[in-house]
Amino acid sequence: MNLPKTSFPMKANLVQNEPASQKRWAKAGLYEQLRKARKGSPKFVFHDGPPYANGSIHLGHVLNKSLKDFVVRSRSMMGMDVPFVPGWDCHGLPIEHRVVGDLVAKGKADKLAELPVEAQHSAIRKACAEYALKQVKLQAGQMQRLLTMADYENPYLTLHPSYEGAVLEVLASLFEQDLVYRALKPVHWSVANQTALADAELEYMDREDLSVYVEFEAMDAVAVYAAFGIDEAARDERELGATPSFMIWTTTPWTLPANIAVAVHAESSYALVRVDGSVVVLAEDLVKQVAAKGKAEDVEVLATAKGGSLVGLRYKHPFVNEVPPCGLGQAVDEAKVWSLVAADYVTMEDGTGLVHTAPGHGQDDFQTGVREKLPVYCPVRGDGTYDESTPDWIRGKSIWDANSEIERWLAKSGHLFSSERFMHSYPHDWRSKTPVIFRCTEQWFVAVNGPTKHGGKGLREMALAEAKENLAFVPAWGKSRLVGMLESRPDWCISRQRSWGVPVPAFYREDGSVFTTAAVVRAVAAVIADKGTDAWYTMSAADLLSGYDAASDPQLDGPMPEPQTLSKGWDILDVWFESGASWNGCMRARTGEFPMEVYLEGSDQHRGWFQSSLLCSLGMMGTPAYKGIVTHGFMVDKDGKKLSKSKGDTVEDLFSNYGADVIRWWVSSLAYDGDMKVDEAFFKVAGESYRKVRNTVRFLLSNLDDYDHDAHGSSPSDWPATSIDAWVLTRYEKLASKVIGAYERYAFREAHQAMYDFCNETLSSVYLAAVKDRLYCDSLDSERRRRTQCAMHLLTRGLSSLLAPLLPHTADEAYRSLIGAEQDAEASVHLATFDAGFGAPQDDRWNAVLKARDAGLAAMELARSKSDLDNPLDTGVTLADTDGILAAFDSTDLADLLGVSRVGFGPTVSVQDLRDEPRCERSWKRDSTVRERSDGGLLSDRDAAALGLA
RNA sequence: GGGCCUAUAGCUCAGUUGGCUAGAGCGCACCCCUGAUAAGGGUGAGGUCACAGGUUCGAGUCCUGUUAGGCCCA
Repeated sequence: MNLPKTSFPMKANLVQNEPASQKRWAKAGLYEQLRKARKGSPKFVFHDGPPYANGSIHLGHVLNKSLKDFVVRSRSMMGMDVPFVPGWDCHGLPIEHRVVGDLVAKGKADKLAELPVEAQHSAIRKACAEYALKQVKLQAGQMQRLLTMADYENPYLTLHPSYEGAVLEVLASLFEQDLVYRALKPVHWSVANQTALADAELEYMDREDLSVYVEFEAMDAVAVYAAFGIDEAARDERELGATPSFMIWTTTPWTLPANIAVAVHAESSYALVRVDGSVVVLAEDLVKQVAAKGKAEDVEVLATAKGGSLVGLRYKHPFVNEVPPCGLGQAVDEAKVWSLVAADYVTMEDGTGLVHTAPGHGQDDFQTGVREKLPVYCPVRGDGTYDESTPDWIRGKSIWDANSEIERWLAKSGHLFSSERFMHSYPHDWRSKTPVIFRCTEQWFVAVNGPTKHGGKGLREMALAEAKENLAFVPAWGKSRLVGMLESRPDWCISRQRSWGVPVPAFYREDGSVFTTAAVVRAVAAVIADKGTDAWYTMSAADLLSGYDAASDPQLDGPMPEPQTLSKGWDILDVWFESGASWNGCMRARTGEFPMEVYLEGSDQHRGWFQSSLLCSLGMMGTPAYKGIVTHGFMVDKDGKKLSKSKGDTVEDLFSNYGADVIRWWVSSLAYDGDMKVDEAFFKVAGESYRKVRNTVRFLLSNLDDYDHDAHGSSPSDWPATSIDAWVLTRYEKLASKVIGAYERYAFREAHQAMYDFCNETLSSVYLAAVKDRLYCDSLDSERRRRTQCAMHLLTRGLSSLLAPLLPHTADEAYRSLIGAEQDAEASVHLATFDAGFGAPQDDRWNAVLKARDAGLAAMELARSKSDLDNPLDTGVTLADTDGILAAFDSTDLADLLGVSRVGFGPTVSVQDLRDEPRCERSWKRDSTVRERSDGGLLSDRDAAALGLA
């Protein structure tokens, strides 16, 4: 008897064994070896989107990095050269926020504030860099534990000087095309720290504030009455002599000096109301509520009208007479100042339905201002005091003191309808715990409509054309998503007022004007590419500009300022601009590759990296950085709800409970377009399914213990097409083409499914069950047995290569066991390519055989239910072979396929009880040749021969 | 509120351009094997395809709306 034997264990023990594989690959330099081996092969240029270097990796990273690794490994095994450089996004607010938080906690913040500004930036930056590098190390370790293959020795980091220089190259190119401009934008502003704040730096706390109902007197009474359908005759009749007012409500009276317009909702109904003698306009639904606030006694609704018909009506500002100065670089329509405009965000929840609009002091207000060409007026200075343009009674005063001052003024002048103190949740600066304000500041923007050097087209136009016509999207809906976002996106605000990032290389003259051109940016970029962005904070303007030649700068407007008179700006670039230049900072810089084949990221990146990369590359190169994008959805919990951060296992737990291969096996089973549910139970299921595949491979290996492919192998092309071994290899060929095709389409789930089904059905249930008898009972060297072993050897080799992209450890373990290379550190399936097939002849009549097998099994099931005939080896089956096809096949193969002792052919299917016949003690088959042999055993001829008995 | 997407057996998913008695695996139930054995094999029960309309000879598949959920905006 030749029973199975193998050192490939049933229990995978991935938690111990995977790190060993990892070490072995590292020691053998697998990544470098693969580069060498694939040198000169067609390249597949795949580019890693840099994850943010903060904290332990989570399931989203596991998904993303696994999918990327499937791509890298599968393309590589198709024979392509797939260099893959992992990257990290190292700059930005979350790190700075975290680091500064630590400084505050350690009581170092006050000390820091005493330093000169350069030194403050440098101190924070130093701490940020240390922190970021630590995070990169942590995440890289976890990603490697996930068994992803990449150039971890040489990752790209956005804080590398060469990378930073490359980012500025892109910026310079945009400057060159006059696509970069400065304009106002409202931001959260901390008066205490005199700095802009990001959302993450806000803390909402309760605060008592003053809210006021204010009447803005209409400029043209007749027009207002007309808008409500009241003509002059009707006015006389109803004794409406008063000039109507527009009633607004605000919780920030200090922004009233900056009032530019009043917004109404075009579709809502507004009422003209007589309130204690005066006539006011407010939302119909809010009349009662507002009247109650003012303790009005006599309230009468005179008429109603849609908000849309009020648009354009003008009013007098209660205390500002001259049209305020307009915002930087923005066109102004003076006719619209102090008039009613329409806006969607106006609600009938509270207030009056007429919204005080100060474009310099609110996000919505700003949008409205830009749309309506209103002045973006911000009379508040960085220290929270009013500037010179305001009325003298508040000029120079703090906005917080101004609230009551303004209330008094309004009351005195008869504009105040009502006022009250109230509590509300209000954003505060997380560091100083003081309330923040909205304030317009100057920011850098990239114009998405301005003409580029690429045929004069705008970035948006170019991006849309590429997305619509040239880019490949997997899944297809990525196109409409990207297109939708490109169509509606505003100009790109690329500046931030922070320390941790790449500075915008802008200098300022003594009069405050900006001195920056493409050549200036390039000169600074050269310094930074060499010394890093720290140089911006440590070097003088003159030194930074040492490589700048004013004489050859076509963009220089006027004389070159003396470098000593220039000061540096402290704006840094949006991190999305940095990562959006990774095609330049990583790929072009290293390998000259451009454009990339594909980017693969979560669907949130349609707004993020996909878009920033597209705009940056189109701007500089005129070509998209990638030919296509693959998108995946997000993890949700088992009920389909958003995954909470605190819930569930950490990735470290998953590694130590299941191992990377099981996790990857699970990832490969996911329909990754759309949301993916995660639950502890799913990893258990994946583990079960993994074990099934593993056991199949183990069984293959365990029957190859005495097989030496060089000595015993044969060429499948010589095998009879009717042999079961030829059949199984043709099935493998179908599998391979399906799996490789799926890999090409990034359809990993299909590949997973196909391989799982192949192991289960084709191998475990049909083929391997059938060939057991010959493997165990034929003589060791019988031609039939060796041929089956050859098929099994090829199947193991082929299957381990097909599995390798998904299960790098297990596939390599199997492959190395197969070729007997357990001691050879360099042998690896990952250096191999996929086996598409082995040239076995195909015979279409196998379909009939498999149908006959099903019919036979069904007949046996039926027979079993009607008798005690339980063991298939106690039965013989007569198969219906009406067209004589089955007779062409080996009857032993047919019997083994059914697991019975004998088959015959007849007009219909039937089952015979063979328990009267003698049973071979060795093979347990009922056979007419069984008789007592020389050693006293009951054996069939075949088994006797195998034992050398007569 | 807007854009894009998802909704098929208890669970994970297939279902090309509308034509099926709606499929597969897991799980479950029953049975076999005991020479892949903390394995292997066979059989079976599970669905008004989220809901409501509409187009059509015919709709899981197309259209409209609703509900629930996700990503990104506002």
